[in-house]
Amino acid sequence: MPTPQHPPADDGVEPPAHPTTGSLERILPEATLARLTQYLRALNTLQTQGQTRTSSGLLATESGVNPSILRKDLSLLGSYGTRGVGYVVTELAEHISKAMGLNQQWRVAIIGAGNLGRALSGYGGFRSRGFEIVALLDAAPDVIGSTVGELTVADTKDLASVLEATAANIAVLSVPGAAAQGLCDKVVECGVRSILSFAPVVLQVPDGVNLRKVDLATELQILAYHAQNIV
Amino acid sequence: MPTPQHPPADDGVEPPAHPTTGSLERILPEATLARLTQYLRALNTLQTQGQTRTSSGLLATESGVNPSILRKDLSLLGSYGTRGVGYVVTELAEHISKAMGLNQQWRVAIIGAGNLGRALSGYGGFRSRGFEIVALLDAAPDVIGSTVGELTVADTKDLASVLEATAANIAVLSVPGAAAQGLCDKVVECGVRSILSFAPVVLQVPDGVNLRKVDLATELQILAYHAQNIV
DNA sequence: TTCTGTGAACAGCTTCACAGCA
DNA sequence: TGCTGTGAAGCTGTTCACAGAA
Repeated sequence: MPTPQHPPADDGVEPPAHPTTGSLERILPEATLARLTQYLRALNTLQTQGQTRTSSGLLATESGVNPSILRKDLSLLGSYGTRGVGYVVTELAEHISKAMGLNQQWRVAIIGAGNLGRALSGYGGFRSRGFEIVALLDAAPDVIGSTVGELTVADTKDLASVLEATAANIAVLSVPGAAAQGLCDKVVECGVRSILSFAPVVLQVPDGVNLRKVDLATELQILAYHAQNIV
Repeated sequence: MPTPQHPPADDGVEPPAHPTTGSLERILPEATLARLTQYLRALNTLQTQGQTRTSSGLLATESGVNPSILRKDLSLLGSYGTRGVGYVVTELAEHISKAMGLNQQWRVAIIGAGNLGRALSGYGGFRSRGFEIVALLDAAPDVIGSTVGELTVADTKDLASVLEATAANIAVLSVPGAAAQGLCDKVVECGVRSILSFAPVVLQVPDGVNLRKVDLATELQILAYHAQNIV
């Protein structure tokens, strides 16, 4: 699993608040977040299969986790199950979506229209989950102006105006390592505070900016380690 | 089927396991593995800058971690530093590479030649780290036979023979969710025991097969959670 | 009874603080 | 003196086991 590594967003820190009284938001562990997305996916599947109810055991199997941790995760959101019965599929999905901030529309700008950027802009899994790709940018003259799906590739020189015009609130960096920090800084300057980077470099961002990293070479290297060791 | 896979850890000089435990395999924690790849990258950078020595402090900064955990990680591999001085860049890089199984050539087959598959096959970060893309396969007739870089897209119907002919020992699944489990099974049948999947589904693999997952939609969803919570 | 929700035990990872060595 | 290597403390996340509700 990719390791999260943003500096501990240390704010006042409240001990987990009352289940029902909203002391606004409770902080969910990173590991829980990753699993919640799997539960959502599993719930979707169940829903399309016409199932209206499920149990922690079934849902856990579908999600590839154990029932214990699933119940623990869900209990962090509140008590939405019925003892002796289970969970209502649609209801639970709704609660998870809400807790994860997925019932609003997110506007994503993809910076870097190389192979990876184009792949991401065409990925169906995004739109179906509330993420709209609103811009695709690149620095290469021969790419700028070309169309990818329904998008026209814009010039990274116009980054600021594009981000403003599209009201993007998430940026994806799919650019070479050497260009990443500079573009990252610009994006942050423009007020975007959530960044997903595929660049194989360590990026510095100010406090309050959320950065996640996906590192493809790292994934293969970890695989190689296991491959050489297991049996 | 009988396919040559894991090149036996021939390479006689197994670094003697931990002095205390006679156990052959010093198992490195997953979190450590992820960081080791970052150290490697940082060491590469230092090397190209002409630095021959480094310290845990410097290397930690370059890798985006704190010095304490870096020293702890390295101590799991053995003692390769000099107290009061630091580490020799090339030497340390060599030790890490070896511990991670990166000084052998890994042969990667990419299954799914859609946008993502093509992006992966062209990603420079792989080859430079000992991963050679030896095959690219797809099921779509209009894609089969086309060339991507130096590769010709093969038919997934011929998966078994292609994997055997290329002696692939790592498979990357960049196919739609619906096709993933079937292809995964086939790959495992062919003797490949290391799989990196980008498919947004839970895959079942037998014991002894190493599966890693990268889930792009999950990454954005986690980002969305933080975006809605951090003011 | 069944299956959820949760305190408590447990395991694993990170940080601290300092001993050990060049 | 400076920096590594490492026990020990602290923290976070997972599993267990069972109480509690339908």
